[in-house]
This record gives sequence, structure tokens and C-alpha cells, in this order.
Amino acid sequence: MRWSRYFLYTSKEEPAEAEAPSHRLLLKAGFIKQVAAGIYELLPPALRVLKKIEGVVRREMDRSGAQELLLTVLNPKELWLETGRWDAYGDELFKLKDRHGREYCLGPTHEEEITDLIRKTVRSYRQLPLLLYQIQVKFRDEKRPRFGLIRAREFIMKDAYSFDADEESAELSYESMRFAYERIFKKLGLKVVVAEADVGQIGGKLSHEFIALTPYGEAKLAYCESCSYAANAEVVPVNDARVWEEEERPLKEVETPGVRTIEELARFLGVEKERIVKAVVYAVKGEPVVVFIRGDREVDENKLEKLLGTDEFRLATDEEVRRFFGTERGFIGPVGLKEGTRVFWDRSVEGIKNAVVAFNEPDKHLVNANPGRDFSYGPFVDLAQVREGDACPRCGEPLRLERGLELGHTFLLGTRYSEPMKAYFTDRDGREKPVVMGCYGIGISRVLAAIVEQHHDEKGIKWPTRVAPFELLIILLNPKDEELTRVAEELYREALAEGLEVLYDDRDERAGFKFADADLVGIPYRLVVGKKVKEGSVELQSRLTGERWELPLNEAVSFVKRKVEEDKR
RNA sequence: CGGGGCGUAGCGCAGGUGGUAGCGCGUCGGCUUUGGGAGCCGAAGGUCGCGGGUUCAAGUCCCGCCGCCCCGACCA
Repeated sequence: MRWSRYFLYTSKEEPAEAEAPSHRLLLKAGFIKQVAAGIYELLPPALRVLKKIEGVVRREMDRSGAQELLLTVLNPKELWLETGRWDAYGDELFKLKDRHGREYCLGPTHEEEITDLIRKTVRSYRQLPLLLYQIQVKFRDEKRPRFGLIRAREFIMKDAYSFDADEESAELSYESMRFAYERIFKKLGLKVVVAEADVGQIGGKLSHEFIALTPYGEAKLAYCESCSYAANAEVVPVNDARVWEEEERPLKEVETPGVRTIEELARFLGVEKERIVKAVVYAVKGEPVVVFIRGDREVDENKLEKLLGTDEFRLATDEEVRRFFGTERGFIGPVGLKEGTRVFWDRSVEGIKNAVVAFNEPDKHLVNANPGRDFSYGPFVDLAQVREGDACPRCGEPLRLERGLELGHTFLLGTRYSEPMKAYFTDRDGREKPVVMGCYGIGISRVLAAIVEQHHDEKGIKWPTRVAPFELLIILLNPKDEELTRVAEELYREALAEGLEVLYDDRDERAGFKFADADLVGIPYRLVVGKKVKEGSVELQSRLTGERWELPLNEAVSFVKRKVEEDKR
């Protein structure tokens, strides 16, 4: 491809609206254009990358025996009513009507449709196991689209579904997908951690997330360096109840005027935060729920959601606290709490001695409060957010916490969809059973962004050879020079003949301009056709390693060819 | 959905106290230049996000709306 004719327009200016490196660089290098919040066009070079990512994914899916098909974007409402997700999915579902008033959604995921397909086709255990996948555009009306392709409202996803006759077989399917995923991310040059995850909205029994470590991810990952435990932070059990070996001191009432936060209270009383029993008040469907947790700990609302069995809750406002308890926020405590209030005790409070507690009177606290003597507590549940240094639930060593980007997610669904949608088959014993399902997603367009997140420097992108939009960039430094031009043209033809994917910068621009663009766009190999041609050589540079080679003209292309093939192996 | 910020040329931005819009980059034409985003000369390019109001006069002041970005809650 001649750059002079190629639809690739870079910018010298920093895009003002972008912050994440992938977002910034993809815009600046002319790979994507924004149409609306979370909606992007993929321009020719980006599409080349996307296709290569898809290629890697296809190869590995096919190798695991999965068969590709293409489901639909438009999904009728009826299917989604069957699983209850028409409403459960909420505002995130893009909904629309046809001319007859029939309702549809734009598929955000395809469990409904594929289950519908299976119940119409699969009758017998002889047809199982079955593994199907598609690479399709998905739509989710995200509350907050963010960071360009990282969280878009329209995006490309590979989704696979497994169908098995029983649980054991389903677990085998699940495992084979897990291994396929590990191979895929490795081939794509992505550092990915496999984490135990929450099944969340999609439902099911077993779930893993494939998380790329980057500061622009939305997933909080806890991992252990000594035993390789890794999990989404929201599912990590926390148990750090302290052992308090001290005498119980006499209870005392103290004035704490206007002291609202744990921070202020600790400072005001000169005690450590661990000694304070914090009350966090939630409004659950209009009713108060109080979580008592140690003052240095935060509530993990995902854990709370699981305990409550609903996501219809939020922190109570000051106004609600007043209405619920007739006192001010900051002074809710276990002593004298309104009868019948629903209460949870986090494990962190267990065994606390000489604690600071509130007693539902404004501007006062109790110090040296002791459970059993001054208030009753328990039973205990795990509601604390995990934090750096907490004990690994597997080996007890300190955990590390990192932000990451969820690129893939696997779920062993069981019969969450086949049961309500009646996807039954006849087993060898002649009985009707629901198929056992699994589903497996990879955010393809997000992967593209993740690759940039993990492969870039100040100057631009550094595409790994396997996914690069082109393998080789030939830079003609001075198009006015006939000899240079002739040599560059020849190298270009030769590279094409060798089957290399080559972009040939034949634009009438100055050297510095072309080098800057080359760094920005990030093609892994770069042949510089410049003054060394007079000595019969060209310079090859690697964008990935910074290496340089001076090569005789007649060997340059075959050398590149060899390097590219090595990289792709 | 809560909080914050921003909408002026293709991009990045400037336009105290109201007086009819500018800079840099880019684009087009010309000359010069060619190993790290060159220089000079000339030119084109604007619904100042949209609607209303105040005023002799609004990019600027007031009201409403829309869009985009960031933080939080939430999600692949």
C-alpha cells in the first residue's frame, strides 16, 4: 500500500478529549474516529488490526472444535422476556420498535438467541456436546462509556456457547475454552491474569475473568505472588479480625460535637481507626440496613448485593438517616439502635475491645464499649473490601491489588437459560433434560485497545508483529531523488512479491515528518531508504526493540521476511 | 444516575468589564528545503453547540436544552 493513497491521516496535535494511552494514540495515529460517546469508527488500519485479532481468535476457537456462526443484532423482545432479562438488563439494553410496533433490542449478548436456536435444533444427546461461536457487534447502553474503545457502547465481541448433556461434560467444555483463551492472549502478546470472578448478571456457577493489567481498567484485581491466587477484588474473602488482648475498661460517654467521619473521630479522640465501630447505612427499597464494620474498613457493595439478593440499594442520604433513626449521620451505633433495624456485622469487628461506638444520640460517642458487656453483636458476615496487604485466602501471604481490563470472561452457566427457555434434549436413558450450557466472551475491539495499552511509548504505538496493521514500513526519505525513488519502488515490489504486508511511505514529506509518523503508527519493521543507498545499503529499524541493521540492498527484504516470520512463530 | 469541567475554522486553543472574531497546526497555490513533525510569500476556511431573553448592539450577560470529557456508583 502506498501511503500517498492510503486512508491514514495522523495528527500532530494531542487529542484534547482523550486520556488513556490507547484512546489518545488510536485517535492521534488516525486509527479511530469518534461518532458519539462510546461509538467509534474503525478506519482502515484499525480494521486490519481487528481482522488479525479475529484471525487469532478464530484459529484457536476452531482448534478447540468450536464452529462459527452468525447470530442477529436485532433480537425480539419475546426471547428476552422468557429469561426475565428484558427488564433485568435495565437501561443498558438498547430497545426499539418496528413499523408494526413490535419491540426488539440490539443484542448486548446472545444467550437468549442461541438457546432459542438450540431448542429448535438439538433433540438428542447424540448431538452433544456442541460448541458454537460468533464474532459480532454488540450494543450496551453503558452508564458511562469511557476511554475510547475500552468501554464503548457499540463494540465487537467474540462470544462462544457450549452445550453439553451433563455437568461433567460441561466442565470439560469449560476447561477447553479456558485453555483456548490462555493461548489466544499469549499469541496476541497480552499479559493477562486469569482471575476467579463473580457470575453477576449473566448467572451461573463457575466463572473466570481474563484481565490485562493496565491502570485504565475497570476491574480491581487481587493477586498473590507466592501462590498465584488471583481473583476479582469483589469476590475475595476478607478475614482480618484482630486479636485484642487487653483489659476491659470502664465505659465512658464523651462529647463529640459535629464529628461525622471516622477520620475526624479518630483524630478528635486520639484513637486508631481500628477501634471504632463504623455504621454504614443503606437504603434498601426504602428500608434502612445498617452495616457495622471496623473503622478502617470499607464496605464492598458487591458482597452486600449478594447478601441482600438485590441491587436495588444505595447509601442512605443524610435526610434518610434522619428519617430512619431520628438522629444525624455519624452517630448511628449498636447501642440504642431502633428496634427491628436490619443489621449486618462485618467480620472485622469480631473480638473488638474497648471500642468507640455511637449510640444514636447526636454529638456523643461511647468509648471503651465492649461487646457482651455494653452491646451485643454478630453473627458475622464478610462485607469488607479487600485491600493491599490483606491475607491471601489460599496461602495467607499478603495480597497485591492492581487495576486491570477485563478482556475475556468465561461462565459455566448450567441450566440458567436452558431451563426457563426449555432447551431440552432426550438423554440415552430416554429422559428429557435441559442442556448444560457455558458461555465465553472476548471483547475483540477492547483487545485492540488493550494491546495499545500494553505496547506503546511516548512516541506512539508498538504493534506486536502478529497483529500489526502492516509488517513493514518502507520510508522513502526524498521522493525528489530519482535514485532513491527507484530503489524504494524496487524494494516495495520485492516485499510485496515476498508476501510481506507493506506500507510504502512515498509521500512528499520531509524526513522528520515521516519518522515521527512512523513512530506514532507503530509498524514493527521500518526500512529507511536514504543516503546510504549510495553505498548500496538500507537501514532496517525495529519499532519494537529499537534494534538497527544496515543491510545490503539485495538482502534487505529477505532479512525482514525472516524477522517477521520469527516474530509470528 | 450524582459531582466537576468543556463546547469559537479540519485539529489544538485565545478572545477582562457587551461594539460585529483571532493565533498555531493542518489545507490550497508558489518558491526554497530533504536523516527526526522545515522556511518564506499568498489564499481559502466560522450557524462562536441549539433555542429563547436582556440590549441600540451578545462569542461575551440571563434562562432553558443538547453534546462531549473526567471522577464516583455500575458493566465485557
